[in-house]
Amino acid sequence: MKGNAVYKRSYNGCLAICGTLGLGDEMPSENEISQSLSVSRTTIRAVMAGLEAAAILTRDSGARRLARFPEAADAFPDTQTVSTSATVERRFLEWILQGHIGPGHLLTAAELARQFGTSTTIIREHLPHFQHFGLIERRPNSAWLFKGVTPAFAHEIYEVREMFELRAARSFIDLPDESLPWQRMRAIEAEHRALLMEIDKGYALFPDLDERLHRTVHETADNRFIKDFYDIISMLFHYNAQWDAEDEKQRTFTALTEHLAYIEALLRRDLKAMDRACRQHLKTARGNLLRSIDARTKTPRR
Amino acid sequence: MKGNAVYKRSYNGCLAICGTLGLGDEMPSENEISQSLSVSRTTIRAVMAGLEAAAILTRDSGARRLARFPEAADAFPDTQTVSTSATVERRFLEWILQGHIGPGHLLTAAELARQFGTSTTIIREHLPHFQHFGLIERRPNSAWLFKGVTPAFAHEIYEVREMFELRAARSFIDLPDESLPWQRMRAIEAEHRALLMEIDKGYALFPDLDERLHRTVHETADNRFIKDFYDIISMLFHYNAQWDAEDEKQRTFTALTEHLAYIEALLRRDLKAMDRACRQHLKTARGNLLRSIDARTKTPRR
DNA sequence: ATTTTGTTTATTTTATACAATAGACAGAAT
DNA sequence: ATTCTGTCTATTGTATAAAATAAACAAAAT
Repeated sequence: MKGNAVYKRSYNGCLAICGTLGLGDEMPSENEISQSLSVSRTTIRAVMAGLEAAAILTRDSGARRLARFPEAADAFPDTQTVSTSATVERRFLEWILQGHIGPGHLLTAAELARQFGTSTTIIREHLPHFQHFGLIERRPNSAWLFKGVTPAFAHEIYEVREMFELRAARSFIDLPDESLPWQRMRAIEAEHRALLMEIDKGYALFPDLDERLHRTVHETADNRFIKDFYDIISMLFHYNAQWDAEDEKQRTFTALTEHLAYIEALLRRDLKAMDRACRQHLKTARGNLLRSIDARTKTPRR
Repeated sequence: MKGNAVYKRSYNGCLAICGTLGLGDEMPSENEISQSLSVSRTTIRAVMAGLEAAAILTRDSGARRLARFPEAADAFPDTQTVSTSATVERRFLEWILQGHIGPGHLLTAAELARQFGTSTTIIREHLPHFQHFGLIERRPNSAWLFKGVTPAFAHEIYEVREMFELRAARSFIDLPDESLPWQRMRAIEAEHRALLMEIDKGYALFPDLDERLHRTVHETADNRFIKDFYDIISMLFHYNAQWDAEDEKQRTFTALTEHLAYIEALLRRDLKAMDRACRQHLKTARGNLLRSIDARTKTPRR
């Protein structure tokens, strides 16, 4: 009825803790472990029982001691440590972004449930989320309309993104030099320069850096709707990046350069230059998205 | 397991059709009725059976004829014609806007289900929606955090609203005089003037007019995210208006005047004046929201 | 040939069931 | 006095069930 992904994730987490111990050493208290793994003590107790059953821990008048070092085979595979819900969300978004269906297609919860091997409950929980993404439209008592990842979608999402990012960047400029976002931004600038030096090796690290830069800017707006919208952008780009590997190095180089112009303008508090650099960067990014949408339309189903 | 609000709504709709007939007249075809009520033929057939059972229609070799005129008592009460889901959504939002709980309060799906007399399924379907509204925050495997209808909420929602409305207004100005939104806007202007003439009688009509004005502007942006956001605004204001009756006439008068300045600037394509009028109006509106939030904080639970 | 009705099948909406997880409380241990 | 563990209770996540509704198909009728 309910999966046990939390248990398995915690089990793997406890295995890691075991790895830091010597044979015969005592495990930390249940409270300590549950806090460090952000999980209830109930779950930890269940994990402890599992570890005892696997002869990794032994009971010794209340205390639990390491009986043997865990091996790689003791851990649960990563695929089992995420909830059904999260798995379906990922697979559904990937499926859509890979262009398996076109605009106008009707999605039925029952069919999706069969396709992804879950219950309709899970599907019905996620469809409104994708509606929030602007990807589908609800028809009460009927199927959902897929609106498609079209050029119009790209233009609309970027129109809002530009408004929000410019607004946020303006509030960033108003912050004092010692504020946390400014400190972060200076670190991010350094990382950009470092990455540019080693572009051949490091460009795989760029997506994470990109995310941190834009999120740092967006968060200074201190507006839940702006943050929430960036979550959409972020999710979309995360999955989009995975199947759009073409020219990745070149695109990364361009993005790094544009980012640096943007960051420098921000840190100089040069509003004009910031505005220009930001628009330029978003224009490039939108162009990339449009290009990958176009490519997908021509060769769907990968 | 499933309510039959659609049946009851359709039943009432068919009663209305019966009212247009004379005794002994034949009912329209099932197809015709189902299309005019936007409902499946299956439902219509069930309704027909109900009407026959109520001796309003008689069967006469295939054809259905009016046997007696329906009375008011034949109809289902309106409360039964909306789905459980829609009812809960309304009641939940009203409950929140009336200030029954404060910021920081934890909401559990199980408790809400008991409170509103439904299953947790329905509640779990709506909570993400209110998250989208920026009112609550999810804690996986745990309760939801109510963030409160606070001054911060008002500021954040209005910051975005202003960005979106100004953007949309700019695209409105770019449209040709004969476009549909311009035609609508001229009609809306006339309605404003009419309402100003009879402010004492007609101010109850203002909320609807307000909705149409702003939606006309927003729709010209042709951006699903902007439209979607206006849905939030709209919903919020609809319920907020219901318990904020203080000074309603005075506020309506101010709003009508501000609207007219805004509309005139739009129709003159005067960007500067439009910008000014729009900001002024939204500032007033935000002030009203802040005032009512403040009032609620002082005297919660109505 | 299209429209209408009867019949059958699939899907949506809603409630409920049950394992996993969280959280609370009391006694035991430091 | 705090922290730890054992135990118990409540809630969440997910699947399933059943009625309402939609949709598809076939025979009958215009």
